[in-house]
Amino acid sequence: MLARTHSSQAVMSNAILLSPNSKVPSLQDIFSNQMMDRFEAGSTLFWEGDPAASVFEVVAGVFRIVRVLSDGRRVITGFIYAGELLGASLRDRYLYSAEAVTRVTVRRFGRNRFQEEILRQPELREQLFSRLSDELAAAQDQMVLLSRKNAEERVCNFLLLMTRRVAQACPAMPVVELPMTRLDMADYLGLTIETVSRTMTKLASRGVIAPAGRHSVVIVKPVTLASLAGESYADPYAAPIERCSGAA
Amino acid sequence: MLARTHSSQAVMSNAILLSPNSKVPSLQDIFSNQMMDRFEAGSTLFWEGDPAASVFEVVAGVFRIVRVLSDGRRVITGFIYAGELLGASLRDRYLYSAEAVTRVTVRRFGRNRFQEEILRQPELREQLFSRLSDELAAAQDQMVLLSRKNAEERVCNFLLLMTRRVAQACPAMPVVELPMTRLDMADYLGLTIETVSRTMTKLASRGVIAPAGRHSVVIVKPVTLASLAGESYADPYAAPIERCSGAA
DNA sequence: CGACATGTTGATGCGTCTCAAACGCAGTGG
DNA sequence: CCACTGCGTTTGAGACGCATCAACATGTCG
Repeated sequence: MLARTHSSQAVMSNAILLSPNSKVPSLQDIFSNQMMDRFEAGSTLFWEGDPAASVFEVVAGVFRIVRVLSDGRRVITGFIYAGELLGASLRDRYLYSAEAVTRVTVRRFGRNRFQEEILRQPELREQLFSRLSDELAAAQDQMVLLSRKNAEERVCNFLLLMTRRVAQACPAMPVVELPMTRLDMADYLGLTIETVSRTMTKLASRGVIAPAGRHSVVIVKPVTLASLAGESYADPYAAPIERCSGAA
Repeated sequence: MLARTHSSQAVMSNAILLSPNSKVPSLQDIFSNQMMDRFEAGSTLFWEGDPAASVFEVVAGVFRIVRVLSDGRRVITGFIYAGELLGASLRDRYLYSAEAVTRVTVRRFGRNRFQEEILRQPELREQLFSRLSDELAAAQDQMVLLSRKNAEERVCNFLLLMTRRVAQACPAMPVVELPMTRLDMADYLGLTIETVSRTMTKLASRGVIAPAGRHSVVIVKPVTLASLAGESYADPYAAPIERCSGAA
């Protein structure tokens, strides 16, 4: 669950992540010679409690990070997109299951070799550390959301997060892909599918968003959406999506 | 918010933390020459959004990690006990406020010097990384709690956590100190003070716990408490408090 | 002793969950 | 090409858990 965030809940900077002009070694580089594995949507990469044998780089597709209570209640603690890492927290066992939301492609790296590589290269260490910090920041934001925000704020927050994440050149009215089902969204937001559905419908009827097919939404009023998300004091430091100039 | 956990939500191992037989340099060691600062209960060590100038080691007392939404809703994302670090995530600004729950003593270390020290000493890096991972695991457990657990499960979970944390030689009927107020507990558990109070009363009337003064509780039935906490699948790996043999 | 903070207990309301049914889209086979 | 089927989603009615508001008890400190 290595979601890179900007200040608090936010976007992954591809510039840093992929380091296109790589003089500096990047975390991705150590995966570049590894074999690609493909999985169908719905398949499980690893299970909560499994010995943590590998670290994965997500090359394409989206994963969900799942935890389940003994009576079946399900919690999704995050979504992992292409360019991010899975299982990099380097504990003996995975703390969660990783399930493919879409068809996915990953590169696998042995845990020990990954750890050695990290030990050897200071720049990689730096990046890994930075990602852990980002992930921790995201986790704290999520705690705030789950602790004190109502259904509408949660859904708006989620839509904003997804908008920033795909970061598609930020037009005034971005179209956001939502590859996951309503159930996934519900389990991520601590709600039920019905509540998520009702909230989305209400937002649409108010003209804040507009449905665009099963798995995407047009953000009609990004500013309204942001104010409805009930950001915390610290969040104004994060770049709002509507502020990004030029770069269409 | 560097809470060390055992497997998932759990205890800080003093053996690792304080490294009493220190051949290996410990994170604490780099603070050992620093001046001690003392603060009264209720005072704020640093504010959410402040430039992250320092890293702190808590020598004595307890802090709460606080985030506030723009309309005043308050969330506590963690409690920091003696032996743990504050502000070590090494971002430009603090992501949360740190407030003293009790009278506290801390050692301060300049952020840059701390970072240099971390860069220079592999063992410290290892420890810091391990703590970050533990903190992340704790954050995920908390997300599960806030997302899907009811009031009773939350309170029981909290009491268990506190029991493991103080780790007082685990008698059959441990006495747990709760230095924080009901409001703190409520803001940590995503509840109101009234609900926390009612839940505690109900647990007491059922003989699971017994009040022992304002700020401490006797855990009368640890096993019952654990089952009421609604642990997740992974948690059985964590040592339950009643299993610890000998060591009285 | 009074003033204030903290905690408990009670009555009521609201937001979300639960249960249930209908809808819509995608894929399939006739 | 279209009915058929299955799954995800939407929509509705009612129930329930926790929040809210309020009163009171207790502890603490001047």
